[in-house]
Amino acid sequence: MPELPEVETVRRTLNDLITGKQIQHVTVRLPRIIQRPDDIQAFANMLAGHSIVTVERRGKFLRFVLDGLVMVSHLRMEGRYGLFQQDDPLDKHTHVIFHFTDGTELRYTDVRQFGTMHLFQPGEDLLLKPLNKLGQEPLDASFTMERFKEIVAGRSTKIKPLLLNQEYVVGIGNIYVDESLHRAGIHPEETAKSLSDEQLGRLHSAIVATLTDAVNAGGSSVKSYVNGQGESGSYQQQHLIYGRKDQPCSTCGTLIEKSVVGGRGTHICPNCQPLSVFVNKN
DNA sequence: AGAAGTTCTCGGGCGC
DNA sequence: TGCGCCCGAGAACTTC
Repeated sequence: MPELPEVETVRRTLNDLITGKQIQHVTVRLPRIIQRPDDIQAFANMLAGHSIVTVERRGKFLRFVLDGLVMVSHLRMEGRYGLFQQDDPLDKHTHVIFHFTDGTELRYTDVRQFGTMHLFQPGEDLLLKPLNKLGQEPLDASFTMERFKEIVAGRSTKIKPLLLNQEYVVGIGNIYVDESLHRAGIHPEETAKSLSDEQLGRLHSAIVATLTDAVNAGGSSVKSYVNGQGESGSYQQQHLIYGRKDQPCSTCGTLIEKSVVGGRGTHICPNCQPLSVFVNKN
């Protein structure tokens, strides 16, 4: 499910829903979700009595900032959060429940069980796994054209896998990488260091525009994504390339092709995104 | 049957 | 030989 626009939308809805609430106790129904501390009982005990100060985001991670603790959570493919009343029926795939003192509860549900939670003391979380190696935030003012050039400079990796690598730029996943490369007219297998300044400029603009538009639309709901209030996003209606195999390109009418690049399903308009024939052999 | 929006680990290959 | 870098495969799990 979650790339930057979806996680940002979850963050905003959750921030409105749970800020100020105090945790009475925590129920962990699937221990594998909890990565830190090792002891699941310690995880629950540490959280009891603490209140939600705010909900932030770093890349595709949510940061639940409490009074004296930080909980870092990744939704992976299908994780979702929702606020419920304590007597609401429990979903089969609800794995962690944060019971608040006001009778409501925040439930974490994850069909594929890939999601993770880490608990830290304040100030620790950004210095340790899983947040310590994360790269540039693409919607920060610091993500300039110059910064993007520095990140890409000299790399012999294909541009799509580079953009998916969270150590360089965070928040871009398989939907938005295909959308951004398409908007920029760049083939996903183009070597990063072979891209011209003009191509990098187009790609930088495309990334910012695509992510901004998607955030404004509440993210994309391809399969199961909903925000913290159970609402779907609408950006899937604006997808130009992702999920549009065999459909005509909106720019040129050429049929969109799907292949595999870096192990991920990849959508390309072969006319708008030609692969350079004259690759720099150095 | 194979793929799904994510990420981690592993082994192998390449170039310097 | 070693090291950095890059790649692909396989893993985690359930659903359709």
